[in-house]
Amino acid sequence: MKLSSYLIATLKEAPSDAETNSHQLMVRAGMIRKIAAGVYNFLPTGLRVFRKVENIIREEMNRAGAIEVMMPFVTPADLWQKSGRWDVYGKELLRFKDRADRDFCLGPTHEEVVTDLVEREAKSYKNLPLTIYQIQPKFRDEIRPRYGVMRAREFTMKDAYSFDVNEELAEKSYLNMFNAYRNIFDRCGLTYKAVQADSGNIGGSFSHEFMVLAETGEDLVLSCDSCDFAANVETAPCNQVEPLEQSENLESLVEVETPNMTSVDEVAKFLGLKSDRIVKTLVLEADGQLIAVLIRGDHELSLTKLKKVLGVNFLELASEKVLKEANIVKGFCGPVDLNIPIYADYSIKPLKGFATGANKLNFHNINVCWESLNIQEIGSEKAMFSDLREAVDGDRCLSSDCSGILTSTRGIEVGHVFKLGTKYSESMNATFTDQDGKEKNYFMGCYGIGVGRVVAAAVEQNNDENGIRFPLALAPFQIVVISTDKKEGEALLKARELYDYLLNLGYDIAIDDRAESPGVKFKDAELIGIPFQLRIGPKSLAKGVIEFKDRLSGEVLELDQNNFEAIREKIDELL
RNA sequence: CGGGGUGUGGCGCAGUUGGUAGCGCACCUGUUUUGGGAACAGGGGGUCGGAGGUUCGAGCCCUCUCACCCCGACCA
Repeated sequence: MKLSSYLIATLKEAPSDAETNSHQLMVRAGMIRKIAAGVYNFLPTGLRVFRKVENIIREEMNRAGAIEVMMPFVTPADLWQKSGRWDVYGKELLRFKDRADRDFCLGPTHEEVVTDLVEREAKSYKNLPLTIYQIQPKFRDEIRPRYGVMRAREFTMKDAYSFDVNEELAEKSYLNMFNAYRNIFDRCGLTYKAVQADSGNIGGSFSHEFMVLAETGEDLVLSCDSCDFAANVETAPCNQVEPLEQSENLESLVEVETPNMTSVDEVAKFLGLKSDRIVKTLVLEADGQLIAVLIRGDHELSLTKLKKVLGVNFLELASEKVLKEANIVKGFCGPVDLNIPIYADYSIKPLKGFATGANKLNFHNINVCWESLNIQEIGSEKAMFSDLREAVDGDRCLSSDCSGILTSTRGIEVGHVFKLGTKYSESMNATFTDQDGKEKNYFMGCYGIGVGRVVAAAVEQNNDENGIRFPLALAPFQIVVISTDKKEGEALLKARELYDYLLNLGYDIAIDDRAESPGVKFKDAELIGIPFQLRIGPKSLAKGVIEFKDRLSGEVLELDQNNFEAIREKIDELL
């Protein structure tokens, strides 16, 4: 590629809306440009990197036996109504009507479409197992898109779906994809971790997330210091009941005036208690019903866990309006005499007397005991308490025979694998005929990778003060030949000669033959993240050399300008 | 959706008590430069997000609207 006729859209300054390193660098390097909130153009260099990731994914998918298809971006409502998700999927699903007033949506994921596809085409057990994938745009109308293409509304995803005759074989397919994912992220040169996760909106029983470790990650991962357990905070189990040091002489419940103190910290300070002796009462709306949850003051509620425990689809904190209607005093809510179902986290159990809101403006109760509260039973068991909080640093690892301690790290979720079971094949009534002549539901799995997010994660993980340090496999070009003489002269001729030589041998190479000064070319090459520079100018010509600069090591070598063969060998050594 | 903020040339910004819009970078032309984002000279590009209003006069004041950004269970 001749950069003189290419589009190198580098910027000295980053736009003010770019927050993270990767977002700023991708914009400055001329890889992406925003055209609406969460919607981006990929410019030439950005697209080259994007394609490299895509190709690695495609190669590994094919190698694992998955078959590529392409499903539509626009999908009809009836498929979603069939699975029941038309009503369950919230505002993230962008819906619209066509000219004949028929309902459609932009596909945020493709379980419905693929289940329908396979159901029509693979009616026999002889067609299974089958893993189908596509690399295709998705649209999710996120509440808050951010960090450039890291969390965009329109984004490209590789999504694969496996179909098996039974659970055992479905697990085999799952493992197969899991291993393919390892190969993919290894080849992309990422430092990552596969962690246990929640299967979220997609449903199912078992799943892993692939997390790229980075400080700017939006997820929190807890990993054990002595075994290989790692999980997303949302799901990391923490159902141990830790005894607390506490005096046994219980005093009776007292109301205390706490003027304008609505936060745990304020109340704790005022009452002279530690925040783990305060219990906060969170009021939520769960499928239209109000419920309360008791969480220790120093803990956070995991909506994911609560959702699972309650078995509801819709769960969110009750709005002020709803609270007012229910006569609940915001900021001073408590479990005593509260007339809605109450659930409690395990950590409340050992508390002998604690402080809570008094359901009365500017008052809290102290010396509250859970024994006197009407805590809900869950399911058929009398499980008064359940695991509802997020795990924190220092929690004990709950893997069997492990006494390790959990520590947290931030991560960027670049891939997610789920075992779906028969959730969709049942709801959509998708069946195949088995060997015994009976109709059965497919056992499914689904597997996603955010392509743009992998690119952003790679930038986030590989950069320095000069710009992006792309791993060889992802760099937009692996080599750039730079003529440091902006005029048409001997240096440019030599540069072209070397460029042609390497290009003809099939190297991924560009020549910077723009009429720019040397500094500009060096800066651009480094910002964009090209690993190897071959520099030719009047100075080096006079010395009879070509300079070779390695972006990653910073090493500069002088190579014989007439021995292209040796230059090539040097490159091969490093590639 | 709630709260906050910002919209001025491609990007980053300034713009006084309301008086007819400016700077840096980028871009174009020329000359001089020529190894780490060159210098000088000249030049082009703006209905100041949009609509309405107040005023002799609005980038600035008022109303509405749109877009973008930030924060948001943890206060229950």
